[in-house]
Order: sequence, then C-alpha cells, then structure tokens
Amino acid sequence: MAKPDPVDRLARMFKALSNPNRLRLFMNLLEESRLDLAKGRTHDCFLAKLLGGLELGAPTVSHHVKELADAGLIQTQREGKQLVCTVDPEALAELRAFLPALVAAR
Amino acid sequence: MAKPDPVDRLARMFKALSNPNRLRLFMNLLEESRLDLAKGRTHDCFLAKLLGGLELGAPTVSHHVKELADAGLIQTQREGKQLVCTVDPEALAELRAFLPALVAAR
DNA sequence: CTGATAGTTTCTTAAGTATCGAAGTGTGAG
DNA sequence: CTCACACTTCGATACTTAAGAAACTATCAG
Repeated sequence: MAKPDPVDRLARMFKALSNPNRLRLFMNLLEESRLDLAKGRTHDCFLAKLLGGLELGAPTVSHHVKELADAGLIQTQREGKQLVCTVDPEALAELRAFLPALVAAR
Repeated sequence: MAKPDPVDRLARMFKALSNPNRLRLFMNLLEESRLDLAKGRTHDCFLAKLLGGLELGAPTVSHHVKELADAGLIQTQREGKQLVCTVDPEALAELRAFLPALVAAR
C-alpha cells in the first residue's frame, strides 16, 4: 500500500544514513554486532551503548533510532528498562544488492 | 579545511542518494557506464540521457546533478553544448569501503 | 509507594530541501 | 549576427529536518 518501489525503499535507507550522527549510531551498532558475534553472543545492543561518545540529548537519540527503524535498517525491542537494537538482515541484503552496480562500474 | 571526517563524507554521499529522483539519476548513470564499458567506450553520458523517463524540469535536474557532484559522486565537464557526467571512481571506492561492515555483520 | 533509570512524546525553532517558472549564459549552426 | 539548444541561476513556495527543553511513561530496586 505504501510504496513498494525498491528504489524508493533504497532511497529511504540512504536518507536514514544521510545524517552524520545517525550514520555514526548505525555504524556503532554494526561494530557492536561484529564484536558480539565474535564473542558468540547475539548481535544487538542497547541504546546508551550506541552513543559511543556522541554528544546528543536523549530525545534526539530516540528520534534518530526511530528513523533508522522506520527506514527498516534496524529493529528494536524493549528488554526491561532498555531498548535493544538489532541490525535488520533484510535491509543489509537490500543494501548489498545495490553494490553489484558499484562493483561492476569502474 | 572544510571537514575531512570520513564519516561526514560518507553521510554526504548518502544524502545525495537519499532523494529518489537523484538516486535514479545516479543509477541511470551507473547503468550507462556499464553499457558503455561493455561497448569499449568511455563510461560517461550527458544529461538528457540520464533522465531516462523521469519527469523533472530542467532546473531540477541541473540542481540534482550539482548535488551529486558536490557530494563527490560524479564529475562533470562541458562538452560542446552538453554536460558530460562521469561516475567518480574514488567515491565508489569509499562507498565500497563502507560495505565490509555490512558483509561482516549478519 | 518512592525514587531512579531509560526511553518517549510534544512542541518549538532554525535551517535545509525539492520543485518549478522566468530569466540568463555559453555554444554551435546557418 | 541571429537563432535554437542545453544547461544554469535566481527567486518563490511548500515542505521536511535536527535538535533540545519540558513533561510524560515504563520498569525495576528497596
């Protein structure tokens, strides 16, 4: 119903990553995911951890996380007092699908 | 002088790709590049060709192309009456560099 | 229940964006 | 020189965004 156009979906993700602070949040999450995987744990982490030195107010972070979630890049779920964030594998797949074009070009 | 932070540069590129029409323009350029490569020609094409069915006014396209160029994704050069656009290989490299994180996660 | 912690909602403000119409610039053809 | 073509610049308009302050909600410890 919304807009199933794949290009629009992709643009939506890029928009979510177009803000430096949001991009950093997402990259922190990716990094945490890798670390957790290395340790054999599940790849997710809660909000405060994502901040990693960013100087942002709580409302702003909340807003950014929502944007990432709306774009489909991450999933969130409450766990006690904390909000656990997880990278969405499907979104990663879509992003990767954009790359062949990049790799083929050159 | 400006802001050499690589994350900021990346965010800048994502911003340039965050508008559906601009993303389509860029993808068209990538596609043209591949075709031209296949034919042994240089991988670039001029503006009108980029439109590929998009219904945008000339000023809007001009603006979008400028955005892509400012973000470092493409390079432009005048050739007679036309503006020739070329994908910037360095930008592609930077985008690709973002992917290892994507691939490693999962 | 009380308090503390973690995150959310609402509202506001300043700044940025997308698009187009109208007018302007550069180039080549005749 | 004149004209048409391809693109650019300059508004103007309508819309979106980033950020935080203040107030709110949810969860847990004691």
